[in-house]
Amino acid sequence: MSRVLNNTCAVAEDKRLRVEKAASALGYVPNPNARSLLMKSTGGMGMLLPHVSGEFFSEFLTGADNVAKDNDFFLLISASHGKASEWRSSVQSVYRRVDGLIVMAPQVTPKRLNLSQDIPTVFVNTPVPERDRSGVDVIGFDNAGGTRQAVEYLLNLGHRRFCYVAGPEGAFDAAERAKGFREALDSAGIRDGVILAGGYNHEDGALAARKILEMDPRPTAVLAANDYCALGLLTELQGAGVDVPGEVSIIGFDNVPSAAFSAPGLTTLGVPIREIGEKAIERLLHRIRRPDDPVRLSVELPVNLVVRDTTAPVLRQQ
Amino acid sequence: MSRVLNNTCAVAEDKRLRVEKAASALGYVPNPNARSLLMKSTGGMGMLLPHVSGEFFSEFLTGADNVAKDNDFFLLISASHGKASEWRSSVQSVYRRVDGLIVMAPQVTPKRLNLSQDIPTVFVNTPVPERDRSGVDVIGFDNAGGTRQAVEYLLNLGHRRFCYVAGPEGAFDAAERAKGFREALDSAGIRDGVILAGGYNHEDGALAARKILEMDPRPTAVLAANDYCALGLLTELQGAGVDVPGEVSIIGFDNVPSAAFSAPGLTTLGVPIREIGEKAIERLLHRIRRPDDPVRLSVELPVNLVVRDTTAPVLRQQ
DNA sequence: CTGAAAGCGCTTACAG
DNA sequence: CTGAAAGCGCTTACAG
Repeated sequence: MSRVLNNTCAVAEDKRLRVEKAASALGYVPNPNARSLLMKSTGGMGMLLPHVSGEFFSEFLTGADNVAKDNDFFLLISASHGKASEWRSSVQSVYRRVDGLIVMAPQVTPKRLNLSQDIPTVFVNTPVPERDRSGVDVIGFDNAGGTRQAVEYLLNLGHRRFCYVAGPEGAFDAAERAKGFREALDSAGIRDGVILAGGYNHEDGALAARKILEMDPRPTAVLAANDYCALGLLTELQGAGVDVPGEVSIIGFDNVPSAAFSAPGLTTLGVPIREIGEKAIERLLHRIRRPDDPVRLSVELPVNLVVRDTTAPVLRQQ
Repeated sequence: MSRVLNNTCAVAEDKRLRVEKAASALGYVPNPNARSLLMKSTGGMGMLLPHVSGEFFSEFLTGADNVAKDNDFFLLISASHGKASEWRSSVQSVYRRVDGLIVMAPQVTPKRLNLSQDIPTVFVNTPVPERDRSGVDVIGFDNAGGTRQAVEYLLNLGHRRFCYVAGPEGAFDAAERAKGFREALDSAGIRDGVILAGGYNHEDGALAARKILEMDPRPTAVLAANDYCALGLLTELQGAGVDVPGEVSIIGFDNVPSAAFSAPGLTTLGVPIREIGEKAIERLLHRIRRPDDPVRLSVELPVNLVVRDTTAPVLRQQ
């Protein structure tokens, strides 16, 4: 019976038919647990994410799910919420249930990253320390370079008074983006760039906007740690009667779908989120299928400025 | 060894310690497949969704993941993309891997809904035919009533020329929302309400906006099938120089997080998405833990109008 | 309190 | 081409 259902070796035609008929009549589906126990493979991949809210993750998941489904893999998703304690239990809970792991953990400190080496793992947007890279694939994108690019663009538009609304504390990607901001200003010889506490949600941007409204002189260019933050900022500023981009230019980060549909459209740094989801799964698939391929991936994807309508030249500089 | 790790019966203290020490030294984690094979339970729940993109799903997943994690259940997620063919394979692929199923399938035709009755299932926002309801929990929300409410609100503001931008073809929730629109206009004796083809994404709203711009006379009130559609509509209309809400009022559906941060803020129908995710998992948990409880849930959650700034009274009626 | 055995549902050599 | 057996890693009665 196993032989006909799995098409694993020659079976007499009449028996094959009888088995097939019986199977479909009973609605027989092989128990995947029994199968994995024997075959040492589960047909699943685990995704360990800091959380699952917002368009960044839904895009990432969409890309991942598409490729996984095409290859008949299921996705086991676990949000660690960034806490190191939950992190460990998340890893453990998926351990033998999947054939490989996608890990996105921007908030986990490198030394805590003690995964068992015996399961293929691809890290996405995670700070993987050099000594842990040997057995592992790493996909990142150029966080610092992105912000640097945005600052340079604004400098060319004549901006000189900059403000940066930072991402959440402890997230490595947020830190890199802030670093890019500082570096770019430094090279331009600008010493009074302001960095404000922020976060990755609309509310964080709105809060920062209040502070910006009180600043005197006000910055003419504001960069935000991500798009949601930029969008919250934009709305709050507009609500206070500020003209964007007339008085203030704004640039976000990620190029989330909503960014194209704000009014005005948000200028932002484009990260190919969905493609990253696809690539991560494709890579993991390869690792699972060819466990002895010694090659490891370590890429940093470029980030590209997407110019829309929240940015404009500074005409008169006070 | 099994006895000490599972704390299943009394064991001599010295042996217990020796086992525990060895287990942690080796980093031993029991194989969940072997365990489920025997125990007939997996510690997982499956989520069958039409897709995973956008804030509606990310909110739903966030609610679900929170409760699942708190109860040490893992989530197996599968997006069927609405196609009936993929639907069947999705159901089958999770079949024995999880202890219960959350199913959201607004696009699946009722007759196709042939789930095996032997796994606890809670349906969310899915048209479950009466005869299939016996073994199953159903959580819905008042799609038609929501739109009706919105139309009545606009009528009170003096609007008489209405337009509805519909959701995707074949989705029952979209159909219900459109029905609410028609019903409300009928009761008000308004016969010239326009229904435009649309969808659940920004782009669909933007496309519909083009058509609205060509209409003469133009509607003063536009309802959209969901928030993304409304937001796309809003932006496109604004881009064409239309004053919202000065010339046109807009109402969305869902009250997705972004809706509060458009400019102007989107008036919409509030669906407690995250709470629905939590409730669905809680209910499934109950079903899994008490398999012989004969009670079945069948609720329709209310939808509440959230008034923000895309709606205003009609001052002069042509 | 604790060995040894049976069995969960499958697949895969092993003999015919 | 096809039975019958072994074994994947666990848990749980069953005897002591």
